[in-house]
Amino acid sequence: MKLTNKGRYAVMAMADLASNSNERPISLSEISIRQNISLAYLEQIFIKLKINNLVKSSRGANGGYTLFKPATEIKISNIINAVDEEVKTLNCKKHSKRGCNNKAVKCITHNLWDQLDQHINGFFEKVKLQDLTKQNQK
Amino acid sequence: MKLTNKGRYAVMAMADLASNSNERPISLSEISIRQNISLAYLEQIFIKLKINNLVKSSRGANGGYTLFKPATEIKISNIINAVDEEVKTLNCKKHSKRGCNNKAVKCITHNLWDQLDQHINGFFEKVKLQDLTKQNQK
DNA sequence: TTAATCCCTACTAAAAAGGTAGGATTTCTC
DNA sequence: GAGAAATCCTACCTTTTTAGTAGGGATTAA
Repeated sequence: MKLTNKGRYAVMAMADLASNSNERPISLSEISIRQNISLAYLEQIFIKLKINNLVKSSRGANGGYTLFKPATEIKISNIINAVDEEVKTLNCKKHSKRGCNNKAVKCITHNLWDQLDQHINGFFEKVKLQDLTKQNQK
Repeated sequence: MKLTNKGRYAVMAMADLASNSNERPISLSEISIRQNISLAYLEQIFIKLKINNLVKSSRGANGGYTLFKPATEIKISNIINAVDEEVKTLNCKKHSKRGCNNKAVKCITHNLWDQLDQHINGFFEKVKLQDLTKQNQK
């Protein structure tokens, strides 16, 4: 499973966007300061968020990003998937020539890891971006 | 969260041990061949399994490893925890000077990641080593 | 026209993952 | 007692991934 700071930065930035936007675009430099994430790194993250239709951008002065959909309709899994590509647990074929070549014993854990993967994805499917902004207010 | 091949190797090796042991110790070279994991790497993994009281060793010729407890009493989480030390999701303090310094907005994702962590641990708590050997027989 | 902003590409440093190498020690078997 | 089979132990190494940095170009509001 791939859950890195990049994924969390993306969630943080999206939560920031959801909390601070009133229709006006929010610039990355704002988010950079509030969340303390390097601007250049945020840019890379937002390119992916944009490609995946989670935010839309407006260029030029006073430009920035806004949510593409309401925060109630954005799942955390959408965000993680957008920036951390592979939200799969380790896959025998991909990560190792060894260990999984269709013999029963070797694939025992394959099944287990697949189940875990579904578990984690299920978790992030249930949580919406909106849920994070609510917590923010307590 | 830390779920690597090392953790899976450990689970595979333990499943192998549970499936093939009849009281006699199983040598790592056997497991190495059956599971196609390098012997030297297995040695490192088994040192940790031993420290955590999941296996016991007997040295010398005809030596090897046996389960310390019945396979019904060993949780997968025990195994993962033994070899992959930190079964925690990314922790602000550890992995980044940035991003989490007690401001509400920044810690939103902290809570989320902690919840996920509990979720994953809960998953691995439910599965016993014995469950994996049963699947093996189908 | 200028400054703020997104957009794009390439590079890089540090950490982690996934090992390898080489030897020391213990113990069974002959 | 010698030799082989095994665990034990420590150090090193290679590759991949992560988490950035650098430097500029394009766009647009004021």
